[in-house]
Amino acid sequence: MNDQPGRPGRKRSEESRLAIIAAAVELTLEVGYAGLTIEGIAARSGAGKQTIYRWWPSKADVLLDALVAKAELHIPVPDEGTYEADLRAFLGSTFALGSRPQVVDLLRALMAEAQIDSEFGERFREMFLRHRRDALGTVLDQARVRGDLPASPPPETAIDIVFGTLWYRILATRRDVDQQLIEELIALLTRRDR
Amino acid sequence: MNDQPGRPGRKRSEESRLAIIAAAVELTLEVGYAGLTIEGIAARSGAGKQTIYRWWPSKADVLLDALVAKAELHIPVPDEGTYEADLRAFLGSTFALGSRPQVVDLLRALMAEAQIDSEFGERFREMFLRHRRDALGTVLDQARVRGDLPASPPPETAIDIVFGTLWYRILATRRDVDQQLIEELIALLTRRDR
Amino acid sequence: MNDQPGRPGRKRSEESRLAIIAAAVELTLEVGYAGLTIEGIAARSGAGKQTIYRWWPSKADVLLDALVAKAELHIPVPDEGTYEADLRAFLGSTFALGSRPQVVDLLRALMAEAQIDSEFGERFREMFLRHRRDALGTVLDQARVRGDLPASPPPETAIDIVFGTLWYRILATRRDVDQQLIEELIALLTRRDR
Amino acid sequence: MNDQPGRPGRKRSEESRLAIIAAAVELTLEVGYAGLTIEGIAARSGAGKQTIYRWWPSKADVLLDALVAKAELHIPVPDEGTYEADLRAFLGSTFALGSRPQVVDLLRALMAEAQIDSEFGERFREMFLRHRRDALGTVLDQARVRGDLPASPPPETAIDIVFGTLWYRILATRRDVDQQLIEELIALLTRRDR
DNA sequence: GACTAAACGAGACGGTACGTCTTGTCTTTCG
DNA sequence: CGAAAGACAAGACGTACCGTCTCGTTTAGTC
Repeated sequence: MNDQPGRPGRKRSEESRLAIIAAAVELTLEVGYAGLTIEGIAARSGAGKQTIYRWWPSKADVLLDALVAKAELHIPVPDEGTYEADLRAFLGSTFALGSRPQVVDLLRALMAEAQIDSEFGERFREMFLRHRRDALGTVLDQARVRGDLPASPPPETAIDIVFGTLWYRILATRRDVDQQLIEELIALLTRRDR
Repeated sequence: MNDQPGRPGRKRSEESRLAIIAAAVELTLEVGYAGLTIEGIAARSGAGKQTIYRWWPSKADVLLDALVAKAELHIPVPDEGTYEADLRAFLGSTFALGSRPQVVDLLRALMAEAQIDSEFGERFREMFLRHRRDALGTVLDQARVRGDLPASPPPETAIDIVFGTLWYRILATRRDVDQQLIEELIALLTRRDR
Repeated sequence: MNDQPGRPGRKRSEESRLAIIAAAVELTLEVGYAGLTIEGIAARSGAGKQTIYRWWPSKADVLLDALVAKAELHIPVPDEGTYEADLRAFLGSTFALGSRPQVVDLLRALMAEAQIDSEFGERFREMFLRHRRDALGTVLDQARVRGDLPASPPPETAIDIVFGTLWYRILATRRDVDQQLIEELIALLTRRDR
Repeated sequence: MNDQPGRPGRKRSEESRLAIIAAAVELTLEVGYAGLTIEGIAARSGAGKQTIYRWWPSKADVLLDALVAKAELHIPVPDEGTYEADLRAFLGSTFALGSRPQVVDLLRALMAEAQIDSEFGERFREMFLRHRRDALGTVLDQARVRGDLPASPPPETAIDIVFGTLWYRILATRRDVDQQLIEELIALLTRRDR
């Protein structure tokens, strides 16, 4: 591969890369993930199939690149002073992301593909899910340092509960994540035992 | 279709039906859901492809039938006297089901397919997920009647949290559901505010 | 099979037999021989597939029955007094038959099937072609007895030439047999060497 | 399609083309035309089905290509000085071709298919039958120019008679074309009226 | 009038091939 | 030498029919 400079031969075409990612996203919206094909992406983007195969192992990876590009911008780790405020800020930005239907469609498709293709699953967890977990982990850490964090549940479980509930809404109930759910989660997690 | 009596024509073959379901499950374990094909199921089961297409709209529906047959047996709605005991009993049997790797593999594949094929998604929700939600809903209802149920979170949200967390473990972290997670969920949901 | 009397059981249904033959002919005209199927005949005629398979070995045999029923009526062996007149009468009635497009379509289909399915070919030759050859053979015999017949070509060859030319028009040139061709054949065959 | 140069993309594989034609001919001899399938040709030749569908509209067209390749070599237009000698030479080479059983089997199958599939029929007439008719037409023309040609029958009819008789032998009587038949045809056509 | 036998319409069955689609690879030509 | 173009082998798709096999029903003799 020839995307870094100083090597002989033609450089990777940034134009093609962007056209391929854009075509993949457009087609997913138009015909659904099931109807998305490498051939379709090539035709729409004006690229040759080989160019896609050269740089991505599967159509899901193209979409993952698209998602990562979009998502990168939207996970600031908040530091508002209290656990509750941080949590509200974090979930708020997650909610904002998750209320864009195109993004939700991508998420659902990629999570599905991750179940079916375990090598892609590895990449999806590493390149997308882990960043999210880490961000929430940092929020919890800040709270622990401040002494703001309830003793139970332990951080790992809290993370599972938060993301689990959000993902379950998307995957299983087809209801969107709403503000009320977020408040209930905050209430649950900031509550202290009697 | 000719499975009920009193109509002319040959009856549906129960033998084929069972052979097809069994073959589909076996193949899923052997080659994975991605490698599962209708042709493979037909070959393994000794059925013709048309026999499969006559009774099931997709390979996922065959597996759904297999899952429903397996799962039906394992959702008793417990009535142990207290919310906490009921919850523990319910999650315990869910845990037992979910610790069989073959079942978990089926669940992951079907949840994935439900994302990709929305008509199948409808059927999956209706024939599998809803039964589970209803069972837990009954548990919560019993607790409410007894006055055992905390004010927060509301039942619908509690259900989302429980199943969300369990599914998230399966889908996103690839760690099995364990006894500790169940206890932490019970603690979280039975806890009362100060 | 139970078409002769004196045996127990239901008799062959003449109604079905006729409906099947009629349906087969209609469908051949509508969708062509290539588009003709046993299932289609069954559906159109209101018969079950088994009823067709019980009495005919193939769809071509159904059409052969239809053809034999039609054709039987039209091969009188003429006896007009002279070879030339007999030949003209014989070819005239053959021409009349061959100018009905539905009949020609059947002939083409059955001759084709006879090439592809050699067992049907045997039956086609025996039940259709032979009758025609025999009729012309009788005409030639009458002429020989009268001393009317040219020495050359020998009768078998004359028969091949007559039917060959007629069939070739139908099969290879797609031009209909016309009166002019018939006259030229008569001229050729009744001519005597110098 | 990319068989002519100067265009991007991989060129048509001559190797595949020949393997497909060879496989089709072999299989026709082994299992008969009725048993010949595109899938069988693909399997035997090592080609993909798509490669066959890309270049030929039907299995009959593959065989037609095979026949044209074989037949091309064997229709010299003779010029022996007399009509009778030319005719004998022409029919002799036709006879030589027609006495190879593999060739006759191909001819029967293709003539049959031409009846059933009219678009193929068009191609068969254009690419095979017409060349033969033209060759004989040239022989007749030479004779006419020389003043060698009997007044009757007219050339078109003579052609129908010759090919009709030959084809009829192949299609309807299953007897091979033999030298005697050829002599009788020559006698008939070179004879002059009293 | 019950009993047996066979044909009937209906329709599911195991198969086979169809023609199409997509995959991932392999040339070929151009820039 | 990367990229677009497009042919290639492979193989699954979902459909259409094949010829066979139950089904329950109808129509004949036969007892």
